[in-house]
Amino acid sequence: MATIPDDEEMVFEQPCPIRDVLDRIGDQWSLLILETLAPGTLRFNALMREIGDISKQMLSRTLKQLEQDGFITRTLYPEVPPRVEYTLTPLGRSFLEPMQQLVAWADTHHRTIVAARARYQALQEQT
Amino acid sequence: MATIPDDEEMVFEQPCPIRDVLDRIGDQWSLLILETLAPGTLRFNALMREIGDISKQMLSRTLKQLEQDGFITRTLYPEVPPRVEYTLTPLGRSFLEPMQQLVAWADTHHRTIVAARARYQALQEQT
DNA sequence: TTCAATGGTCACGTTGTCGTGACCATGTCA
DNA sequence: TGACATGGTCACGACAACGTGACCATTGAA
Repeated sequence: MATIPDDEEMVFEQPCPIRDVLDRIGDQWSLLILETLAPGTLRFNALMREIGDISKQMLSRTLKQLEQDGFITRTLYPEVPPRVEYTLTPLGRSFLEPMQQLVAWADTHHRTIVAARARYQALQEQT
Repeated sequence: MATIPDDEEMVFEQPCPIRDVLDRIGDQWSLLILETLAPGTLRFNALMREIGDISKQMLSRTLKQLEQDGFITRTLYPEVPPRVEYTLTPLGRSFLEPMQQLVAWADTHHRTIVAARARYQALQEQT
């Protein structure tokens, strides 16, 4: 405990839990990674292969964030070459439940949205 | 089996409905606007007052996107000064149902996430 | 000796998101 | 005449997200 932090800055907390959550899983890869891990534990390169078009950089960054927020655990086995396993925590697993509802909604209504966009665009071009 | 669709081309269209949906409502304001409209129709400036810290620019942009995707309707009354009303469509209303589940999850587990972040940060600083 | 495999990190540049402030048209009120 | 209210648009800049490619340490195999 070397220094005392400036607690005055802490006054500004998180005004909205859902915003905090959306900021994390609203990005490009988080949800995809969580769903890829749903069937079971995977190693780093296995995740890369499963997802296919993600770069090392983004996978590494996103996994770190998910671990930080407690959605997954990272286990390093100090073998050679190293083995690292990523697993959903109970928190991550519980998150996927409401999320699946949203995924189902998206599957059901996606056509409607695409149609709405087409109709809107057609109207704009009528100028 | 009259026509076989071009499955190869379909791959590049919408790879994932949920991604398409998250790209829209994962932004800063969309969800907040939808929830603000949930109790009923509001005018542009009324929305600004309700939300409080949104700029004209962002409100205008986000409303346009939501209208484009069919979540809300925009009705212009050519009076003076002009009156514009924004209302949730059935699609927008149906979207809020699974979304409320996610909001509830966020409310319930937000503390856990914040705690996980604090624990992670504490471990990092132990270096 | 050099290569491959694992699981990353770092520097860099590009793109996208977001906010600020200026500006616009119109008719009414003072 | 000028200000005000409504519902915007536009140009600009700051900042974050994202992707690319280079690099790193280790050890066993060729």
